Amino acid sequence: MKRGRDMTRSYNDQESSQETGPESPNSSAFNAVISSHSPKRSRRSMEKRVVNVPMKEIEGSRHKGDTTPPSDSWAWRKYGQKPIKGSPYPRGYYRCSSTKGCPARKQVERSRDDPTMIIITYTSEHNHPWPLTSSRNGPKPKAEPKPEPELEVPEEVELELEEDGNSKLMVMGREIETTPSCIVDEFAWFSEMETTSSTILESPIFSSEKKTAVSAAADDVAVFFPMGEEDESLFADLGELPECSVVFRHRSSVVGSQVEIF
DNA sequence: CGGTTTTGACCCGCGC
DNA sequence: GCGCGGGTCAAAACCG
Repeated sequence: MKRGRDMTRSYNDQESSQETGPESPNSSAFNAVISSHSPKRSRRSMEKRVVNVPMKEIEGSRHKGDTTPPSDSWAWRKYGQKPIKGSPYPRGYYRCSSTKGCPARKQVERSRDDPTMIIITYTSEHNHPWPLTSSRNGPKPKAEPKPEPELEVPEEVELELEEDGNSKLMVMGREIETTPSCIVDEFAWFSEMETTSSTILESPIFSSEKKTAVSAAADDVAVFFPMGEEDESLFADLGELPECSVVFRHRSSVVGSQVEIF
């Protein structure tokens, strides 16, 4: 007899039990699908962010299995693994162990369509800072045993952003509706990813691309969004970022990687 | 010894 | 209502 499982959940916001969003819509070198909280069964607002990372980017860091997550410099504790129907690869479930009570989770799995891609789905409360968003001064998670391998710069990124004043954006040809603050929040995470994840650090989106947009923001259309108080707190430690803005380049010169917003 | 991983069982939403 | 599949729990094993 196992499991006399009581219902006292140690993590207050579990049961988000969200669907796994659109997985790996394609197999670009770097493909991030960002999604807001699931409309359906979110007890509170839960947010999901999906990041696709090529396996080559995590090789050498830790290579123990199909669901070994790439390093993002935050501590994650694995709490489960399940075979996924239709996929030859299992999905690993990780909880943030960088801070106590951290509600963030992530799921790591290989893309069934493109086994060279790792799909990482981050989940956290909407109002809770992402574990990825406070690393600079925040508690330092356990360091990865190895430094990140050199990365090849993913081919290119095409970011199409349109703004019609009503917070409607076109991302990769897909029209999304969202509030600016939402977008700020969404990409706050991305911005932080740049500072915390060397896996993604090398991606044009997060490094040269953003730098270009921030510092030069000249050649193309840069989109600025106001930042709320909460967001500011999340960015308090992001020195080089403009305090009240998130910048995207319109139709950046790179193509191949994707950022999608749902 | 404390934190992490493994792994089978349990829970629950959803589709039929 | 039932079964399926995904998500989580928690004991035990493992590891530094």
